[in-house]
Amino acid sequence: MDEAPTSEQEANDETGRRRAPTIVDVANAAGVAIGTVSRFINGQPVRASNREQIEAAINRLGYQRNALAAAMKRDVTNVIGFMLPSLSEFHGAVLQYVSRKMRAQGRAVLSFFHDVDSRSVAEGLEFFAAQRVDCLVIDGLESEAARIRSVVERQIPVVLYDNDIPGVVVDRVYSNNRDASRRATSHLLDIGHERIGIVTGHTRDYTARERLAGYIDALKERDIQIDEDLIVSGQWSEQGGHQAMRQILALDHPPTAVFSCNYNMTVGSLALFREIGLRLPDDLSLISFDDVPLFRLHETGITAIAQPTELIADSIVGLLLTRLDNRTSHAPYSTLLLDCDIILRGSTRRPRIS
Amino acid sequence: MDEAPTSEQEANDETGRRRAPTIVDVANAAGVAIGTVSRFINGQPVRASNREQIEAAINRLGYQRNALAAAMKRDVTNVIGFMLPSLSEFHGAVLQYVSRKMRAQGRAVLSFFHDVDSRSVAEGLEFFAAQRVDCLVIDGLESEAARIRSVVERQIPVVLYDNDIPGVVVDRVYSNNRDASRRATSHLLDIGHERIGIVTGHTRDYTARERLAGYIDALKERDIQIDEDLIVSGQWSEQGGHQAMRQILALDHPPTAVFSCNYNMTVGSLALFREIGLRLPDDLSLISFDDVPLFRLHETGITAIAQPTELIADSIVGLLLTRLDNRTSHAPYSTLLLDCDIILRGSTRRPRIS
DNA sequence: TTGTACGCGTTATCAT
DNA sequence: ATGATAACGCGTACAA
Repeated sequence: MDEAPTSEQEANDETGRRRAPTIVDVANAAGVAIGTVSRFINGQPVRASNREQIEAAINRLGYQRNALAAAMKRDVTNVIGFMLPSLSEFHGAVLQYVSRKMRAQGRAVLSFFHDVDSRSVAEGLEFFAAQRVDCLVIDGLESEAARIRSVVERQIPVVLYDNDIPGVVVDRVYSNNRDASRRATSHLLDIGHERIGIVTGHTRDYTARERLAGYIDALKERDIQIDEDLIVSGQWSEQGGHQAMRQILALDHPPTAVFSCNYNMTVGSLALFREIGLRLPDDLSLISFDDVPLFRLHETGITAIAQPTELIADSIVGLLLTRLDNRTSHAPYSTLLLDCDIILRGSTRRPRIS
Repeated sequence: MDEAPTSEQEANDETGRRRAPTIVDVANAAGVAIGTVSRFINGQPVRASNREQIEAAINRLGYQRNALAAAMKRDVTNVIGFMLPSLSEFHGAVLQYVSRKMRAQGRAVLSFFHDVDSRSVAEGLEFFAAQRVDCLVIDGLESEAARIRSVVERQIPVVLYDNDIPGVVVDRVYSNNRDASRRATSHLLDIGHERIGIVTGHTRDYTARERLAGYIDALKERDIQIDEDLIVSGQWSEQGGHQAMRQILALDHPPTAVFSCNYNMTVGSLALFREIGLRLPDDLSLISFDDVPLFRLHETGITAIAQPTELIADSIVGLLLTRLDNRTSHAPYSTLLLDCDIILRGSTRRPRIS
């Protein structure tokens, strides 16, 4: 069964590294034209006898398609760029879902972690441009609107998620941060709380402003005066949340309940509670944005707002595929607002002294 | 300052999509040769006057380098493939670190989530081959040794991490699972426990076997008989951990301490404890592999083994860069075993009845 | 240092 | 259905 090495043997370059076989090699080995091999590879009909020859040659040579060459020719890479700040529970879930769903479509996801600064976002966009990604998913900085706009001008479909970038004409997928926050705050009001604090994120971020707006909505619905002392920024971070919560608890007239606007800040608050011996929900009611296993397994359980990560991913993929399969269409852009679930657990209870 | 549209204007194809400017366009606009532009882009010296012309032309045309064409020419994509099962806290951290460090080197990471089955691993390797990734990072299945070997034969550097695949000649980076598990178990013995249970992972996985081996090492060091009843698999999963722990607690002569071999299974156990009202550490001591915020903030705190994720990423990157910068060298392959920290918290205490 | 021309592997076009 | 051939954008000898 030994095949005598002929002209079709693998060539070695000067470094001793084997040159990968190409469709030309396959065509020669199979005794057919290059075009026939190309068409076989791309699933177009080929005469049965030729197909056998080609399949045999591919196996014998160990041929593997070069996606780069195909992409260059077709002007389509089947790669989508995904820019995000870090792999939190939320972003990780969305990235993974999007990645899996795209794979099922024969597409791949190239991810880029930006450092939440202008330079690294620019670097990421430049990188994606060089890689000729077909489209982009971005959780970006508002300050980068101009850069995103120049991407859009190049006819590259873009979907924004999580954080908004005003002034760019693209598709958007968000959790309904404002409504979820309103409902969460209303829950606290429903069970009898009247002074409610909030630990917010960076006000530069859309999500932070929306969550704060929802909190204010709920208070206004009941004609409750907004007390600025009860609104403290924790800068999205664990340490910031720790400090913000400390500041809120140190008020002359502290609240009986607090809404913490993300997971990290809640972790900071919980650490503080341990330090000072504050007990949930006896001493304070707490509700947090983002649901994680920690909250379910916490001794009392933390009431939390769960973002619909899989639905977000589905929506992102759906919007992108529509644009990609229909490049010429200028269908109107849409902004999807997806509802969150509020998971009631033990950290929210009616206040002791009402 | 208006530039009259000349031959250098952007061409539109039939779909109305602009063709991206190339170095040829830049060369024409700048009045220099193609080669000069290419050399400028790649940071080689160019006459000052030419450089100005080229920079101006690049800005005017909005030229962006085509990494695909360059990759095809150079046979180097500067993309590394990263194959992993899912985005757990551990894998997410490693992926993010590797990604950032590679970016600093001008390289990118293309990730692929396999479904822990043979078909999807094969699909991933095929995909990476088509994308011509320069090298591969894999947390793989042992069953896929043959496939990995054929990648190695193509001279593509591979680094294995987390889970071993015996019989392939590549670099490896692991936490010292066995020693960490031995030390964790020894800690329980030190504080007076004599009957210690273990909830293990899938025995098909290297990490599961190593962690079990460390547990056995510790018992043997003290001449304690291994009791098979105390060894139960939780299949790595939350539900499996729940069941395994239930089974262990239902023994006629249950242990006073349990070592849970990963995060998910520990979560399952904690859920069970809540259901049945078992209290840590009064009723049972618990130690877990993988340290996460949950364990720090748990009411009693969970003693845990922390894998050195950043060091793992550093090691992976270091090994890959060595191979990539030195393709011809056949330096011996290394297996790095990195020590874990054991973080003592409230879930481990000496047994009540000793 | 600069300009020219060829090749990388693939797809698409056009005749056959 | 197939075969021949021209691109795609870039890097790099080679000659100037």
